[in-house]
Amino acid sequence: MNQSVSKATLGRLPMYLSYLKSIPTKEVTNISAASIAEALNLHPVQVRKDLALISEGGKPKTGYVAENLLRDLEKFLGYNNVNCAVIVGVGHLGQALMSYEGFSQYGLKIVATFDVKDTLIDKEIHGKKVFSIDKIPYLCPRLCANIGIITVPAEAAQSVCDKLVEAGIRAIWNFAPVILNVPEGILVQNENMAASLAVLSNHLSETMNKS
Amino acid sequence: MNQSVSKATLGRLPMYLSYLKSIPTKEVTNISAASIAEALNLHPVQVRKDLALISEGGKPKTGYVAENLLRDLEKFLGYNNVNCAVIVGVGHLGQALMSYEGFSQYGLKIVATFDVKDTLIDKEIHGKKVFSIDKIPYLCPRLCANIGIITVPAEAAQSVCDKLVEAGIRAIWNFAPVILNVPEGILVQNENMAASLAVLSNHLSETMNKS
DNA sequence: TACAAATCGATATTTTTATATCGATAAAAA
DNA sequence: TTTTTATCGATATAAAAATATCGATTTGTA
Repeated sequence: MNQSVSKATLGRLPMYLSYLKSIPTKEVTNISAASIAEALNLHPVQVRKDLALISEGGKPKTGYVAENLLRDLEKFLGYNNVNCAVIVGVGHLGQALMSYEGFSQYGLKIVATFDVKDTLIDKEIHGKKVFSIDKIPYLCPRLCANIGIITVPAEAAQSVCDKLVEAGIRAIWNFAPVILNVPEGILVQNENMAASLAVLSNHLSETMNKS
Repeated sequence: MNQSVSKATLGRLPMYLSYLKSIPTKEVTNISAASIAEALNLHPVQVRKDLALISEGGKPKTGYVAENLLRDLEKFLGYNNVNCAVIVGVGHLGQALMSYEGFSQYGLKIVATFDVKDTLIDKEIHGKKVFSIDKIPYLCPRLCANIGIITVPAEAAQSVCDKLVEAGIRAIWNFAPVILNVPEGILVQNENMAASLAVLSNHLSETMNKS
């Protein structure tokens, strides 16, 4: 178990977790891949394959022990451990993320924010102080930050990324619409809102033409 | 051109657009797939294949005409047309999205927000009034909303989705960690923050163990 | 105890996506 | 005019992901 779980799978694991949390484990002690698949609109085989990667495995006829599965998922996803993150780019999106308090439930803690704009630096926004980008090398190691959230414009993203990596950041959550270049061992997770909107917008214009 | 562009491609198109916008079209009139690929850390062949789907095509030796490419991308992505959207679920995430003013650049306009909580209904948050979820069937058609943004907890997502679809919504941007069931012709775009965090968190715990 | 039903896990197949190869062509240089 | 070079587009291959198939195993029941 636990060796090179694909990103696609990794994306479904939180769904399983959230689903298991939503059912009363007291009543439902056992649960089958088929019923999970049914509830989440997935393919049963896919569910089995995903779960096989992170859990002890189920038994024929009875399925999985819900409680164990829940424990395995939580352990694997590591929502219990706290990870410290910094946000670089205090624009609209950055501020939106700063104000979002739901991160804590996934074990994410925003410990500092950075920007280049003089009008922002040293101000406090959503209870978090904004530092100059020049302070990244100093502050990131000191605050033990290991996740960098990039919300700067596309053209600035790569240079910010380089700074973060140099400051010891090991995982990057990138909201800028570029593919970042990073050394081996650093993970980049792209959260491309523009891409999502493109998909939506494209669908609308396509169906518009049809009707 | 323009027939069944894959989601993966659709995700890269905004990158091309953002890149083209970032270079001075006055100076650079022609641009090659190779140089775009270089700038965005993509594969040249991939860029050519993507662009072939939405553009007139380039010429050997010279590449693509930057201006035309930009026009084709904008036209295809439809950022010029305004699409009206509603947000359902005025929790932390919903409020964060409500306060995000960057959507307008993609032609997205939030025209209403909904929630079930009495303490929120009829209040004004970030300049937008919150309505009762019961008003979805009435307000969505009236406001010509065709995109629904779902930011409710996982267990409520499907029922909200059904309501939206019934109210004429044709595309759904889903932030809840569930796969939604929709009739033929309705698009669901999943924006799973939990999934992204899972990827980050998993990477950190994996590299942690190694070192 | 024997049999039927449910469900898993392993292997195989299909589909989708990404990458490689190569001939064709347009522009520039000889 | 011929040759060289950059670049595209088409076709082919490889890799990744999703889905199907099927034998094996456990539990409950006759």
